[in-house]
Amino acid sequence: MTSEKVIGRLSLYRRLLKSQQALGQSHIYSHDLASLAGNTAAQVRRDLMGIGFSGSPARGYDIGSLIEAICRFLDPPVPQPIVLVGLGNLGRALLAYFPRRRPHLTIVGAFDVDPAKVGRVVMGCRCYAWEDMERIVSETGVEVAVLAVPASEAPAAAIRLVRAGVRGLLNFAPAPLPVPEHVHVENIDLTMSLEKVAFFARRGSAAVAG
Amino acid sequence: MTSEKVIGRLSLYRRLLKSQQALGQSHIYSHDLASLAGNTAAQVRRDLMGIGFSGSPARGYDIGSLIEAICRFLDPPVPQPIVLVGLGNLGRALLAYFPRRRPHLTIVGAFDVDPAKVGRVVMGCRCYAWEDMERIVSETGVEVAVLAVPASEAPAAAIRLVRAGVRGLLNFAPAPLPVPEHVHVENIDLTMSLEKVAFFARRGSAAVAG
DNA sequence: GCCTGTGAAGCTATTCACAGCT
DNA sequence: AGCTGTGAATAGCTTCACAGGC
Repeated sequence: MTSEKVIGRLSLYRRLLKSQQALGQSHIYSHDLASLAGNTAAQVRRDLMGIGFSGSPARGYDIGSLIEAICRFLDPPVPQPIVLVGLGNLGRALLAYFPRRRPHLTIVGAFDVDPAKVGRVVMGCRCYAWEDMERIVSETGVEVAVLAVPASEAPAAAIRLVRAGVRGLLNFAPAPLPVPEHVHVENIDLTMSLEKVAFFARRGSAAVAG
Repeated sequence: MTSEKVIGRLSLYRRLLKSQQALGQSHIYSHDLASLAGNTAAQVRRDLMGIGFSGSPARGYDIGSLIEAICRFLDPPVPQPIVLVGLGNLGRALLAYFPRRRPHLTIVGAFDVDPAKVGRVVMGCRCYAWEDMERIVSETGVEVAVLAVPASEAPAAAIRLVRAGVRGLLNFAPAPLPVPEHVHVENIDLTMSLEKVAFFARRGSAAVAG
């Protein structure tokens, strides 16, 4: 209970709920949330059971308090600072993608090997020197890093980040990261995803992935 | 057998094998490939069994012929054209990320709503007019599209692409795509991934995701 | 009636463990 | 000895199906 997949879906539910809330809805049935999320009513109910949230058979789930419950469950009690490692095309796109000031997760800085980028502010985010990574990460207590460097640099960068106290990595490099057991790595392998789509496009059946 | 996950791992194995091959290795044991891929020897053996590939107890698997076998299995018999929809920050980063001329999957064009981009060549890729999407996609027989548009535009774009013959979508927009059963959608939800990492960074245990 | 909450069943994916080979 | 190939066992996830409530 409360596995990797459930966390992903809770995050998804929260976003869908917020958009329904913005549309003026106040309650929602498991069935409707499921169809927004692309899964089944039974799964929605089970996921919500997992975080101990209850709805009413009459009105379904109260959207406002469900969002609150998911936030209590998912969000850190105190805002969590994040760093971005690698300010290439992908790094810059990620900075543009993630809202600057989000409630609980904020990208507080970036690092790049290119000295020309150091000291500059890219997409509203300051770039620090490559060598200062350990110092800044450990001093500011950063525990999550986004790795958007070339595959060749990724393992070394990961090791340095972990030594500085990082416990979670969102890794865009197609390279295995040599990290200890207690560090959570989420790999986003774009080449693999594209190859998967291309493969299944030539077959029947649909599917969804997180 | 030959599920979603297996395809992802085969794609990963192939890349790892190529890099081992480049290092001069000619054979590899399931155990070693597993440790590169971050999974277990039994799983590697089972995956390879799935594509009917055999190794020898003495030398393990022959890297060259294993790569070939995976290619035969994963790659389309004829090169597959792909289009990119959305030339914002993320779209441009993706163009930079995917090798221009890759053997079997080639991004043959892009589309964007912004008329200023139409006709220009961005990152070596020509941008076509938004309205011409259906025509060009169906005329060139494109079956796979990468969706890198804002969430608000994604569903409509997906519908148009599917009508033009697309059967596989790599979707970066955090929105559910209303596509028929036979279309394969692979969602890459960056916000969800980041929230997952942040969540697990505060717990023990590691994990890997495709 | 149609909803939620949930034990139980069903499925899928992974791992075990061992026969067979070299 | 250490490997592969694989049936059998296990673990994990999803769905079924129904009791209980409005």
